[in-house]
Amino acid sequence: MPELPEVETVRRGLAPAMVGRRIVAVECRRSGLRRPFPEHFVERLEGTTIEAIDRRAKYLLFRLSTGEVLIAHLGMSGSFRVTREGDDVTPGAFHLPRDGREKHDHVVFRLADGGIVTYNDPRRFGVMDLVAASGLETHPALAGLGVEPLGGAIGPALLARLFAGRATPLKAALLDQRLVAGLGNIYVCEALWRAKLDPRAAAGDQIDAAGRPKPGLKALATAIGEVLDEAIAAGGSSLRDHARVDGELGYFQHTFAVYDREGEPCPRPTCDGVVERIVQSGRSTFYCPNCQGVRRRTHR
DNA sequence: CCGCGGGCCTGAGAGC
DNA sequence: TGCTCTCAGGCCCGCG
Repeated sequence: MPELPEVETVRRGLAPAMVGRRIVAVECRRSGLRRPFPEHFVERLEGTTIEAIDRRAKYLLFRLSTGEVLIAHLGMSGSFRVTREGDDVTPGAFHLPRDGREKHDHVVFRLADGGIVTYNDPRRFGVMDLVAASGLETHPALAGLGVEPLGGAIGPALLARLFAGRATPLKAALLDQRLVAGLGNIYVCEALWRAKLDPRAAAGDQIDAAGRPKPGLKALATAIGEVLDEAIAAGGSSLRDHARVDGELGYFQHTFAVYDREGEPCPRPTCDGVVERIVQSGRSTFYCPNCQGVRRRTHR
């Protein structure tokens, strides 16, 4: 489900319910998700207080009073929901199965104030791990991550440095978490459309002979920042699942220009193109072949 | 080092 | 109705 805006939305939803609260009980209904839970997972969590919830790329970082950090990744289909002791959670709420059985609820955290935080993940591509805070930076999941794209951190010069010498297509370069950390399939497609860049163009070709970023990189840097900011403001995108811990839907999906809009007209007023879908490194790319690059010499 | 394809899982939707 | 097929917001691993 989640890219950076959805994870950030989850973080902002969890924080008021969890920060400052003690975990009194953890219920683990299976031995792991994509990988096994760490040794003594439940024991290491019970009795601790959550001091802060941070985010790095698509990872949530729960800082615990024990000095450990709970690292959580939502994979493709993971979600958290926050309820309270005694809540009537009716079927249909939180996208629960019709029979009301929380079929894929894998981990339940019970807090001292009666709050209940439940992790649900049908496909189980998610991850949870515990690590000492001092070892966070070197944790295999986090060690190789690239730059955080929020807060204006991404500029044309930085993109030029990251893309220099790379023959890989722009689409793949932006999906590479070692370069820019947090973008996924949706926001890469949307950012490339906003920047009018061809997803198939080589990343390294956006740099001129003198090593300076071409104009497209300035547009791309701006587009990345804006699309992420707007998506966070909208509570993320809700497609098959929801992004919010209270069961409310994000609504950024209504704003997609190209993602999952194959065959629809390009929303750019000055463009009469039609959105196409192609496959790049095994994943769908949506783009407008009319206004995104596809260098067409007008001199014919 | 780099890029690609496959694998990990379940469920939704399309087509027959 | 039901079957089969494809596809899905991510990441890791092994291969060439």
